[in-house]
Amino acid sequence: MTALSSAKAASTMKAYGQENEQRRRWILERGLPLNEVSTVMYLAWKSESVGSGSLAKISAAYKMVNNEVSIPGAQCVAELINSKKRAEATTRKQPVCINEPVIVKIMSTLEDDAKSERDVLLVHLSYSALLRASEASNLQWKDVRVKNGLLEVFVAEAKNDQLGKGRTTFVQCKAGSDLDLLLKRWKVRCSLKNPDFIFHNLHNQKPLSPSSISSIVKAKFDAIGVQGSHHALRKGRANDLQAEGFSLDEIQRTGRWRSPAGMSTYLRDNPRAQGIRVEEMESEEEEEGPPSLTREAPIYKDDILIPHLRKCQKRKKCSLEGLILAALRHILLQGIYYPSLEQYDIVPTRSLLQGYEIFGRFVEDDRENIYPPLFVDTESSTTPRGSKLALVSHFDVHSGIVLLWRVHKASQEEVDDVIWAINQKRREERIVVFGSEPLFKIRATDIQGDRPRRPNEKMALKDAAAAIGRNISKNETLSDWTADELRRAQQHYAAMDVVILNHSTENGSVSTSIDIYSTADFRPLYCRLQTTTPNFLQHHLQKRSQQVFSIYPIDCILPLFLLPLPFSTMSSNFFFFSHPLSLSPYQWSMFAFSLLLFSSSPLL
DNA sequence: TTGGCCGGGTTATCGCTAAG
DNA sequence: CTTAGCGATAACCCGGCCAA
Repeated sequence: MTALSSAKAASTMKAYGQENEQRRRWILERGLPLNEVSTVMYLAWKSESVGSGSLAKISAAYKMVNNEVSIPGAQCVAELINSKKRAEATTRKQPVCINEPVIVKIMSTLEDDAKSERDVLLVHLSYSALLRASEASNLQWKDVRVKNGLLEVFVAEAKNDQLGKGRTTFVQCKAGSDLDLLLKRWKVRCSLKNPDFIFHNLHNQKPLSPSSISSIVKAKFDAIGVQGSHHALRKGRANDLQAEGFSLDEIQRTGRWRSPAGMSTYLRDNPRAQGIRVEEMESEEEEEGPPSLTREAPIYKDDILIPHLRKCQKRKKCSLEGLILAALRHILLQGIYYPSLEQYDIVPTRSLLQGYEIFGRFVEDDRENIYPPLFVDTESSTTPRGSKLALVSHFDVHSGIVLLWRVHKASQEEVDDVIWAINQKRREERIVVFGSEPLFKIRATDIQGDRPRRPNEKMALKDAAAAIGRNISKNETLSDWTADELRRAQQHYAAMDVVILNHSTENGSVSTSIDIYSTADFRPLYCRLQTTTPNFLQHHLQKRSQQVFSIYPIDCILPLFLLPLPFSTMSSNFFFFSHPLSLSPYQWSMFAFSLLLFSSSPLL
């Protein structure tokens, strides 16, 4: 019995169990004996309300638990089922197909939110790879990969693959195609949580159940007024493939059917499949022709940005893609974390009082040259009105405190007071800064050296640090120092800026290992840009980049989906320009802006 | 000998409701 | 928004039958 039951799939056991339970209840309710005769009576009664398929299932369920079935009994049941089957021939309805035009329509409903992107991808991928609902449910990120414009979808187990040997379906997926875009976008959206399953619950990372898959797809169809189920996608794709001229064998392999018979129930008669050219028909055909299969990809009219980029490209002698990559590399905030900073107390404060209090505790240096100097650095924010002091970082070696004194909210008088206090703090040029700090000009020692062999250029802090074997990141330089809370990456950045000064003067020890922060650390900071891309660009292109730069901080906001994208996959993403679906107008403007900034920026 | 079809058994989806 | 359960049924496979 157990050996018998384990020979069947769990779903079968469940289904048969339910059938047997119902049969048992029906028989017992009528005071009949639980035997074959009663079962035939039950089947006869049932046959008035249900179809042949259900009868067959009841019969199979009975046979599973009753080894011996009499020959007349079996014949009786067969008669019942067959007569029912014949009767069904006239009423059977044609299965519904969802063809490519519907997919295109659903693509056009794509919106810039997670649910929409997931659901549209679900529809598209189910169609393209002929997925069953359960297969889509089980599909994991590791099962799909794009290679040479071909998407490989590995279906690990399936209804007709109970042993889980796995089959792979290949789908055309050119860079920039709808499917490619959908996949990439969804992948990026997922990358924060990094779930295993492609189609997962929006709240937790659990895979969607097959039932959810169907209801989601059903809802998508309803939204555009189309009747159909998830499985209709499989039918539709099979028929579309046939219409495109694929052979039966090819379609069978694509749809992972084991037998031609399994597949053939899907296929309808189709002129193309019978050797008649679609083109020849089209002149005469009016409504009923097979769906037209060629479709022009929408092209974004980038009349401003692309020519500009091409110019830079020539000037900088790199590929367009390289340019974009470099721009992204420059733009993307990459959180860093210095383990060696753990030994210090990093104290950010927005309160002037607290700032004075901590600052006051720094040891007054009355014995010259015993204590190391006070290391100071500043960060400012750029506003439309110009630059404003936002943060003064101090490093007091003696106490090991890094004070991040945030003054972005303070008035000009209050800021002046703070600067005055700092300037009063240590006598005899014991403030050390890197680069010119006009605010502390009277007192500070600037340790910024010249670049080797270039006497007119100053050395960058990064290079200075590199010279003493330290690797520091300057990625946060242009981030928003007026944010309510400084991100951890910002804190570490600001702290490192002053701590490294100590090491470059005294050769202390700094661990050089750098961990990448979780990208979840990032969040949008500013939202000051216009959403109308063309105007925005046209307007600012006439000015030169420096002005643009001073008006809009570089880290205003980065498109959510660009942030966590690893650079390795970035290279295939430059088609963002040529596809309006790929970015919302706002995101597009942000991305274009970043590029623009980079391409004409003297910074790099 | 082959290929299509049928019967029968197994395993999935559909459509709906109700409840997390 | 998602899932579970339920009754019904579609979809899938395989082996055997039968005609060519």
